[in-house]
Amino acid sequence: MRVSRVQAEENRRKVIDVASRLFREHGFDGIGLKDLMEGAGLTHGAFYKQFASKDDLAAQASRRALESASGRWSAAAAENPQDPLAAVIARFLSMEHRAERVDGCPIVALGADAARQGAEVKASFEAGIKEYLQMLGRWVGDAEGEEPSGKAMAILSTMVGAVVLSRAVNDEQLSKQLLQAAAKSVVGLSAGAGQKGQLR
Amino acid sequence: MRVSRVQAEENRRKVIDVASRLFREHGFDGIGLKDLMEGAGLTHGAFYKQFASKDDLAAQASRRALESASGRWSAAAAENPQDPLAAVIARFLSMEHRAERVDGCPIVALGADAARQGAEVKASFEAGIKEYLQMLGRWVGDAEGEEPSGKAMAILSTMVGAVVLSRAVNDEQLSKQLLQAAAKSVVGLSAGAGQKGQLR
DNA sequence: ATTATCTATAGATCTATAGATAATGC
DNA sequence: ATTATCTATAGATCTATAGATAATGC
Repeated sequence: MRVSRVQAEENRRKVIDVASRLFREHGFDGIGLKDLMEGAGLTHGAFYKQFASKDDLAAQASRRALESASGRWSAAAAENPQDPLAAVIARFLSMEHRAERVDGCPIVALGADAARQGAEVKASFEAGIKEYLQMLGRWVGDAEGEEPSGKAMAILSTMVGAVVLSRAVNDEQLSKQLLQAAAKSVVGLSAGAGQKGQLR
Repeated sequence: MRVSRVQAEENRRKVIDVASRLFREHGFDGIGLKDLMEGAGLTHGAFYKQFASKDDLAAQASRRALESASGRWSAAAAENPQDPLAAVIARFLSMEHRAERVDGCPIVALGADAARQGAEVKASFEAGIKEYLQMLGRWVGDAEGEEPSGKAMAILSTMVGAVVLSRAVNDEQLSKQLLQAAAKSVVGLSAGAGQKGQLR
């Protein structure tokens, strides 16, 4: 019944991967350890040799989900080096993303849940959000390594909010309008003057 | 043990009120019928004479939460008739709202959860969101009774997204920056040219 | 007679732990 | 000898239902 150290590590990775998807689909409270472990091909008795608690797994699965999502942003950006933001927006603010909860952005799928979790889960989200903000900052002309700009923050807020809203309604027409309006607005924000001149 | 019809109606109202708050605090899956009923001063055996299922209560509590939230928007707006949007933003995009999950905006607290619920819960959210959009539309100069404008949609997305993000991180400094950046951006959107001229 | 609420419980599921097992790694 | 996984289970909690009770509403 015992497996090699490499195999154990591989099993552990599998559990985190599966959890990162099932948590996005059902919420942290919507899925139990038994189903999570079975999703990875193990029995749930093996859980506590690998993780300290369900919270611990939630924090690790969140980190994994955020990392994989920001990887997908990079990949999308690489496909359109002239306008990386447009490439990311086209995917993020789409009806396909609205329908794809399991593999979609974890901030959209679990942001409200994360607010109810402990500091470790929030730390995972914080790291991911900072990563997103840096990418966005680069694309809208922030200086390298600088503090994330308000512009990047406003853009991320708009993107996340729009997909949350689009998923919370039945009306697909309204969903589409919400996503399109957000896309237009984000393009306007990124093209427009810097934040100083933009208001007041 | 039986109570009058008026009292039963009052009890029912109390359960929905309590649920609208406890769901926001713990999520739909984070609180059980026993605690919900006890919060209203009843035993959980009384539940099924009043509601068809937990889902049924979730839909009704969502509707109640959205209604009370849009009522609070109206009240805030009435305090500053010259600039109702500014009054709402000042409250919505504040650290106080970030900290106030129980009585705060249900879209922020439960938007991600709603995406995983059935059509009835989503219908409650849809009605509330349309109500929000109409108010915002009025404040940014949409024609009365018109379809909600893209401008109103972008503003709502930014507001909801910013508070979701601010609650998902530990770093209070970052939270504050996210809320401020969103506020600036929303003011810019509402003051700026209509959406036609705003891009491309 | 009707019915809102109560007590009690069914049956499922949840997180977490205990002890057995069998293969790894020394 | 160590340990990753297994089976089994503890103890709590979950949604939902059944039947008793007692006050309302006719």
